[in-house]
Amino acid sequence: MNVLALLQRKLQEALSGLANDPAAYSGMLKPAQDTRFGDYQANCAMPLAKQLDKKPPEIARAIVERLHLEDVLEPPTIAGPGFINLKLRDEWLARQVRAMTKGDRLGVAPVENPRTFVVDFSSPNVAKPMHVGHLRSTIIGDALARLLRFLGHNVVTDNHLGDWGTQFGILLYGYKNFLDASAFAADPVGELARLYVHVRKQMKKVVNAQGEEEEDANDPIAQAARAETAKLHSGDTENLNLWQQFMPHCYEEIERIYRRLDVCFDHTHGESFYQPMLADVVRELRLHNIAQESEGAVAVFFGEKDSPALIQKRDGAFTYTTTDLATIRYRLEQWNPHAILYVVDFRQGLHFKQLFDIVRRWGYEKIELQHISFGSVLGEEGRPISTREGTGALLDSLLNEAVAAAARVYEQNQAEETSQLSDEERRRIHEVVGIGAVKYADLSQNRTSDYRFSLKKMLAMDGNTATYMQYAYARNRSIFRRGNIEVAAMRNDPPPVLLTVGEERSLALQLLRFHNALLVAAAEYKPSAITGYLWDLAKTYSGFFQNCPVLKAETAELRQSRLLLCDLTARVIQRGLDLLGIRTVERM
RNA sequence: GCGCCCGUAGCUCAGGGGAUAGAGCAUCGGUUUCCUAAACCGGUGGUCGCAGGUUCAAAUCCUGCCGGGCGUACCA
Repeated sequence: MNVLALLQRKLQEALSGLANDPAAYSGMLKPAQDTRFGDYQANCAMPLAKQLDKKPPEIARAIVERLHLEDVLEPPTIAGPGFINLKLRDEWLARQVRAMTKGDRLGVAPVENPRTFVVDFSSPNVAKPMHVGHLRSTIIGDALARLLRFLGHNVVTDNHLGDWGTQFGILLYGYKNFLDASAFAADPVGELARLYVHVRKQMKKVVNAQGEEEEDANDPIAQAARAETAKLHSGDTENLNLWQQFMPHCYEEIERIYRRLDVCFDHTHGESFYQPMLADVVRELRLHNIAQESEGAVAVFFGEKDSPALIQKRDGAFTYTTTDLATIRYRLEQWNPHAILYVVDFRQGLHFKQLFDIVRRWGYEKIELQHISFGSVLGEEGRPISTREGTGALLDSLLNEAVAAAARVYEQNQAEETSQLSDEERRRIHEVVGIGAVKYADLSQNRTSDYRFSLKKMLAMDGNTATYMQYAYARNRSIFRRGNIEVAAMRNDPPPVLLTVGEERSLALQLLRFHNALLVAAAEYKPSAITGYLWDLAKTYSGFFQNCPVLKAETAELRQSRLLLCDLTARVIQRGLDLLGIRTVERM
């Protein structure tokens, strides 16, 4: 049940005789900002009164008279300059919450018109170890895919690995010139990482016009690395063999991380997969005069003042624009999606703007292309973390630290509930709590803001964190253990819900908002809408837990009712966290 | 130069036309015969970068300025 949508629909009906464009005003119905005003508020009377040259309270009264929701709402009140304050009837609220227990969708109906989404996320350069910079794309993309799927859409996840670009030229150059063969035999992934960083460091830096350091394109090593890339792309046997030798180790490394993060993909078509299609793309774009030769390269031009996008370099190598174009065509042919979502750092905004522009000119007009951009990862001091240096801030060690921090908190906790657990169970709890903390720290932040990487903040386990939700969940489950409650029976035959005190009512109201929170998160592609909702829910539940005895409730009916509210809360928390890719534990 | 983004409490950030601007952390104080204190309750803390404008109503929209980040032809 989506309460907000119901109220807005009814408001729109009520407005149909009053306003010319009711839809423009029905959106002005929102959850109340202050609970003293009620549960929801409609702010449309003021602008409408202005338009009709009437007094706002008069219009508000007219709206209220036409709003036929007597079974849903208490009589609405009009306050201040013309706010219409709405409060749900307790009986109605109780019935709706009870209805949520049926099935496993928690009142969230699948969308009426399912769409097909391709979600392109994570996409690391596999030539180097995964870095905290890869975290955002990976977990935001995974969360969006989970959410869209739950809402009933068709979702294809595709990890567009960087397995064919310049970074492999660097590896090839490093392998040929600086290889430590015994190190490679012992730890191929580690040696490849070392080579990558080593070669990068050899390259000269120049100071540009803005006085900043940047890489010198004329540096001999940079040129040599580019030449290795070009040879690989043109089918050089030696380079191709080396590449094939490197790849399994690269896969192994990223797979290990994905297993730990509980992230998986339907497809892993890296850049190399599209390599055979690239020459065709360039040929076609030239044929249609979308691309032209320019300064020895092949480029697509935009406005006078805008810089072009290269689809083939002077040395013959293709660029990631070319690969992305081939990828779009492949995805269209393969899955015929309504939309492709690219979960990528905002710094690639221009690339996607150009890419989408080229796709339109190429003739693909219907497909929705979205750059789901997110702020870049900054270091503790606020400067962007360089992914090129390759040192420090490795994803793997971050996860280890998070799990260790969770273990420390756990060991300090003297709770009777957890004192008897086996080592294996404890390790599992540390892992779930630690990884959850890292994921949540990222997901709870507004996607579009820059992300200041703070180990302390990421490992925080109080406040608005996954741990807080997991803890609320674990305490909740403990009630059912201690009471020997059969949840299945209760879910099949839910008892009536009684709202006798404010804490019960607030909890019921918050539970009913789950559906809308998911829709907002999906509409804006913002997982933070889910974390915000869960934080409110868990806080509301904590108030309930504190003040409302469940097993020792005054009457059997009240006990049943509260058990139902508890069970529903646990299920919503668990499902909400699940949509974020975060797990729960039964005790902690 | 041009383009995109950001400036809100000591710190990290929500809110992006609506009532007295919110939260977490930090700080100060209180709560455990009671289903997990990884919890709860309360206090302190704000010229919403600055200046104009639009509006019944601006932190929110528009313009300009100041400060910061990022991008801008052969990295991805």
